[in-house]
This record gives sequence, structure tokens and C-alpha cells, in this order.
Amino acid sequence: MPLQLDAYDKKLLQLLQANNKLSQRDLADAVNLSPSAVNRRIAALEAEGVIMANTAVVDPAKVGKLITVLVEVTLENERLDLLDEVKKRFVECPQVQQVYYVTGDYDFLLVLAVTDMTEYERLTRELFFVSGNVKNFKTHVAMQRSKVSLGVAIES
Amino acid sequence: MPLQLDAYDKKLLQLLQANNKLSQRDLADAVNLSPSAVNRRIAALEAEGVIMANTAVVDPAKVGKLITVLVEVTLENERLDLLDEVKKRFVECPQVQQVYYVTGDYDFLLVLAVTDMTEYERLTRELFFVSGNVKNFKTHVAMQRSKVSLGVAIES
DNA sequence: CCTGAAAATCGTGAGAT
DNA sequence: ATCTCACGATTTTCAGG
Repeated sequence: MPLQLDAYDKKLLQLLQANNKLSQRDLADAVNLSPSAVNRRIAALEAEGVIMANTAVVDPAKVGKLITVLVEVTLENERLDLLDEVKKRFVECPQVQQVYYVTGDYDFLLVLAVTDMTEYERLTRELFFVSGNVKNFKTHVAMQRSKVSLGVAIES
Repeated sequence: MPLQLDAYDKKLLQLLQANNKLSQRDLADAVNLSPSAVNRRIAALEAEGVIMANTAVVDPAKVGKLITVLVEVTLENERLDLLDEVKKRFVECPQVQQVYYVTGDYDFLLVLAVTDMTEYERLTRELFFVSGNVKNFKTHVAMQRSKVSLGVAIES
């Protein structure tokens, strides 16, 4: 499943993860290919799903989301349909950035970007109490977001 | 510090978080402005740091990073210089996607994308044992990455 | 602040290697 | 697979409201 990526593809992925607004000409210069070769390779990487999305990263603080919260959630019951129901609720909440279903002493880890603790408290009600399937949750407030990316290390 | 963003800016941010490759003309149509107005506003959002980066999101699995690991790290000593030293090590590691310094019963939460558990084990040595300031760490392997984004909810 | 047009730059497909 | 070239589209700047 890890596809065949040659050195050109890897270099392009590194560059595009850092800045996907680089022109295909500049990319071409950087990797020593022609612009049209770059164009084709990027199209292929997108078609194969290696590049899943192209996004602007917004600073939460600059749009009023001053608080990042990490939440460990433990379920009452892990029956598949109940699990999916609660997962769906997490995923669809716009303040929830990330949802991981994990091994270990809790079931989900959530990352949220919220305006203030009042908003967070309201969300806890919507996300955890309404369902009835959440046994407990533990809240951690992030004092620092020292590194926040989705960047993947691409080995040369 | 939450800047003055009008309805146009907010709509543009929503659209660009979903897809920053939309042409300025399409954006202009979507928000009912001229393309050049859109151009100016995006430039301003980038200059103000509201848009922090423009990135291609890579599927970790497609480039061989099959495992996502969440790690809770507890330090021995939170003296500022020691804290910065260990934080720096975390941030600079390319397999580490995210570093949060948090309140609660541990100090850091890390998100890593790794090839396999062998690579993770090697990294634990580099990141946790070499420093000497890590009291303990708890590893959670993500069975599902149900939602992974840096998207911020922009209230209309 | 905006619009609209001109100028510069860029993406993309055709054809040849 | 690749490159070069040319065309159409896009971005960007600037004059005027």
C-alpha cells in the first residue's frame, strides 16, 4: 500500500507540505524537472490520495479560538454501533479538530479549539452527556501549542 | 488580539481551510466580491498571520507511516531551561507532528507518525532517554484516525 | 474600502524525443 | 517516462470611483 514514490515525488511532497503555493516552475527548478513533469506528478499524487487535501492553516488565536483542549474519553460500552454513534458525534463537531480511537486506558483522544471554557463546557454537554455512552472524560488544557502540524516525515 | 474579520474574511477562511487551491475568481463568485478584492484580502490575512501556512496534507499511510502514536510525557524537572531543552528536542523531530504542553497529570502530549514500532522504539530512546529529564511516558497507539485536521471553526 | 482593466505570471495540453 | 513551446487562464498591480 505504501506506493512507489521515487526521489522526485518525495522531494515534491516535502516541498508541498511546507508550502503548496509554490509555482510549478519553482518546484521544477527545485527538483530539476520540467514544469509539465511536475504538473503530471502532482496530479498523480492527488489522484492516488497521497495528497489528501490542500489547505490554508488558520491561527486559532487570531480567529478567537484562544483555547486548545485535549480530552481523553472513556466509553461505557464499546459495542460497534454505539461506538460509531459517538464517533460520528465527535467527528461532526466543528470545534473538534482531531479524533483518535486508541489502545490503552481510555478510548478516544480529542483535540478541540474553542473560544473559552464556557464554550467548552457547553460542548462537553453536547458531546459527552447527551450520548449516554461516555463513562468519563478527562480534560487537559494546552498551555502551549509548541508544534502543530500534519506534516509527515518523508525519508529520502 | 482576535482581529477584526468581517463576513467576507470569515467566508474566505472557511473556503480556504477546505481547499486553498480554489481560484480567486471562484472565491470571488462564492463571496460576491471582485477577484482583486479577494486577492487583497487573502494577502492581508497572510500578512497578519491569520493564515499561518498553506500546505498539502499527505496521507501518512501512503508514504509508509502506518502508525500514529500518542504519547503522554511526564518530566522529572520543570525548570524552565530543562523544559525548553526537552521541548526543542520534541519539536525538531520530524516524526513528531504535534507537541502540546498541558495542564493535568502529565506535561506533554505528542502526536507521532511512524513507520513501525521499531522506529518508534528508536525514537523513544532519542526523545526520552537521552535527555535524562523525562520521568516517564505512556504510549497510546491510534487504531483509527477518525478525524485529523487543523481546521478551526469560524463562526459566522 | 471597492471595481475593472492592463500587465505579468502561471497551469496545462500538444507534439517531439 | 521526459522536455519545449504556445495558448488560455490566473494572479497581481494600478488608475479611478
